[in-house]
Amino acid sequence: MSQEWGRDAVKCNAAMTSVADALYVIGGKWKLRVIVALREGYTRFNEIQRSIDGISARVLSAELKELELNGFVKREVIAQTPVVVEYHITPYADTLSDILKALMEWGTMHRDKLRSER
Amino acid sequence: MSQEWGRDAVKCNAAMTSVADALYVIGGKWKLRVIVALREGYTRFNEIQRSIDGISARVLSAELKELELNGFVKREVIAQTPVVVEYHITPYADTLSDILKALMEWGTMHRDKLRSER
DNA sequence: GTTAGTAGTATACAAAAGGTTAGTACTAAC
DNA sequence: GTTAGTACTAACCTTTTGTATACTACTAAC
Repeated sequence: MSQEWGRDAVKCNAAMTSVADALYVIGGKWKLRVIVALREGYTRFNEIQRSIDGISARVLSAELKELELNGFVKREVIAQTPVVVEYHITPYADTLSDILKALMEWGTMHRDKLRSER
Repeated sequence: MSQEWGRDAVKCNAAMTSVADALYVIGGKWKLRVIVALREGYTRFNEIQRSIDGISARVLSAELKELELNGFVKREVIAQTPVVVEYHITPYADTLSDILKALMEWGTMHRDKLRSER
């Protein structure tokens, strides 16, 4: 169980950097919620905002920009009247599934543990 | 690839809460670094602080308290002169290994991808 | 002409996280 | 008696993150 990380200092530092990168990309209060909203099929700005309880336009705008930068989201401007913008999740976002699965399982387990201790 | 999450809204919200819990516990700038330092065998406060480049006593103290609260760390006061305090990682911290493995693999992959795109 | 919808941006503010510096109280070595 | 080491804590400051409210500019419906 413990052979895989934390043993060799050099390898470990490289690994920690990778972990930090990953946490940076999916960290924060809203990133994962936005990804989930997009996966659920919401594509337009106001649509996404309404589907995520409590997010402000300013924050959603910033999150979408970051997600686009990281290759998770594609922004598409459709020249109509009025101009419509569609946000779509890319297949690259699927590469997060292992992380999300591990986080989900651990989170559930930890929650159960805390509950059983009370 | 996408069947596992993001399909059913109810399940999905429960899953998101678990993910948020997990991110909360291991998130932040220092948590994982402290865990790694403890795994490397550092047990004393100043020792740990010296092993983590750039962390202040104030922040280390806060991180250790949180880690203790979450069951990752055991604090032991040894009544000598001078009083010595030892911090030890608990077996529970090993339950994070799946998360760390997934984060590490993804972080490495993402970094390589960004590098190859430049 | 008012309202509502399109997709945001601007400004200001609040809260949280983290950093800096100094200091506590004790002991042991020089 | 000064310095250094033990393990911290307090006060204050800065940066980051998130919130609230208002506003742009355009169109279409009522």
